[in-house]
Amino acid sequence: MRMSQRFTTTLREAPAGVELAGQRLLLRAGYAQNLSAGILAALPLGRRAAQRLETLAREILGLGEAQEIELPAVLPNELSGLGATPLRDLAGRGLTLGGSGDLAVAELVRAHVRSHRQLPAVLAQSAPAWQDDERPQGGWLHSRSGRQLASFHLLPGASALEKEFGTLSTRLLHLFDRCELSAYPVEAGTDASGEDRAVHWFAPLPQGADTILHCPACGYSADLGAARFQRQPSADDAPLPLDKVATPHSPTIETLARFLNIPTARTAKAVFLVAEFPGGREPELIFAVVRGDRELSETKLCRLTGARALRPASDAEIAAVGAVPGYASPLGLEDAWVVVDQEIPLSPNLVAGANEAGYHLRNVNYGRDYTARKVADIAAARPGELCPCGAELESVAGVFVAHLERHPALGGCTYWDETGAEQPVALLSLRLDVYRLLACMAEIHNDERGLNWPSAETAPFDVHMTLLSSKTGQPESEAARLYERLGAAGYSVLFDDRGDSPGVKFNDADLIGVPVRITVSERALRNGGVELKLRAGGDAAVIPLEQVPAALRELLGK
RNA sequence: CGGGGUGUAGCGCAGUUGGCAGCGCACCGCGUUUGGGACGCGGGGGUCGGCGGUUCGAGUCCGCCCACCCCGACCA
Repeated sequence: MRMSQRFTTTLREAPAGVELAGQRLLLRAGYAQNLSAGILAALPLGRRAAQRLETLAREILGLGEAQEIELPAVLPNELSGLGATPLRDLAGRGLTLGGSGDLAVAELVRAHVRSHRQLPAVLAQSAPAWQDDERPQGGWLHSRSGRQLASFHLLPGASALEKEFGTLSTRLLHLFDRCELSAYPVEAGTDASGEDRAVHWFAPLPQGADTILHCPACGYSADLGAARFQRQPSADDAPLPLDKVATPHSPTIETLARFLNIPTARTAKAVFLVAEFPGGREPELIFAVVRGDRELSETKLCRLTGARALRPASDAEIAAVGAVPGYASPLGLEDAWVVVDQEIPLSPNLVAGANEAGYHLRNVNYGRDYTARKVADIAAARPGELCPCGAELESVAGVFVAHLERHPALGGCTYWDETGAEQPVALLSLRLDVYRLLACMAEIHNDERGLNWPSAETAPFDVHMTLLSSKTGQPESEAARLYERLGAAGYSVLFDDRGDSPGVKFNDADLIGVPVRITVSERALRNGGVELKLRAGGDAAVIPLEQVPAALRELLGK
């Protein structure tokens, strides 16, 4: 591309209100443009960089033979894997933007996969993606708009799934290595069967707005909402008899604990949620109980129950199962789906609601006074909580850049094996947010002069060629010829053929950050060729014109 | 959802007691210049976020709304 024909120019000053250094540079150099909060357009440089990053990712992830598909940008709610969104079609049906695509792929698999001969198969797509966020910030680092490279690995059974999962995990590590980004997998939560099905890849970055919990002792890492942690008995008192007490105006844990003058850890917190399920299953009310000083992890509860989304229950829905909002407890509720945190059975003599306005019960004990349909880990860990290994969990800031999800038996999808038996199809799905990955790299790989991509394959061009204008016209014609030759040899070149002064051109080259630079000038030609220099630093070397392709081959490895 | 801040040319910003809409960069033309953001002369570009109000007169004062940025809290 010739800079004289470029659609955008560089900005001397970044748009106001952009704090992150890398993002400021992306905007100044003309990679991206902010259109609205968290909604960015990719300009030609940014689109190219993302395209090349995606090519690199496909290569390293082994997607060369993948069969391309394209899922529609909007999906009916029951295929998105997400909860309801405000988008509706003209007939009033709920539609969803975004989502993993896994359920939509299941539709394709159900219709087309019959035989073991069709497996394994890999489908892939790269498409604009939407991920809403209450408070997007940091440009592409946490944008709502983006582009997702997704691959769907269809496999004949659970062991093949585990093998593929291992392979893909290793390849992801390689990819992030090549991006010089130290991303690692973190646990994203366990599902109804107690298995970790999803893994998020996390790039630690001080500027990141996502948080994980990390154990410095054993290396355990997990999403904030998914982290497992040790529970300890809050007291080892013997169970005392139930005791109903009047607790007027105490509908929250806070007010209750203050009224009774007890720590919140001696209370049971009742949380009513309505679970929405995929596949047309009727929503159900879930009554979750955690210790009063804890918060419920919706991530854990979702995975435990198989719900795709949870919403707070209305007072009417709570009353329908015989509970009283603010004074609810699991005692005496016959039909409710009660789930209690594993800490509750370890905590004797809690204060819980009496299911009567203005009253609570003291000395409520799990097992003696009530039981739940399930006792499980449903409370959210906080920094400082103890890791299962015993050390303290630390919170780490960063960004989620990729997601892997395992489906050992994709809903309703089966094939006939060699013996004629029906077997479930397994799916491993990968999602990689391309622009977010680019933004992470921009935050890490920059200096006071601009962006500094770690390699040509992650930069928008292989080479940045700067022509310094002359009176003789010789550099001009040599540069044009070299531009043609390099292009014919398969190198992509950003050719600065503008008439601007050298300072402008060098500064723009530093800002854009292509790692390999060629300068064509009268001086260099006098010295026997063109100058070859790396953005990262070091001296310029003069290379004879005819040796430039060979020098590039050595530098770029292609 | 709460608190704070900002909306003026493509970008960054000034605009005094209410009295002709400005500066730097960028852009266009001509000329000079060319190894680290050159210079001269000339030029173009505005619904001052929107709507309403006060006033002879509003970028400026008042009201409502919108957008964006920052901080805080999501919640039982």
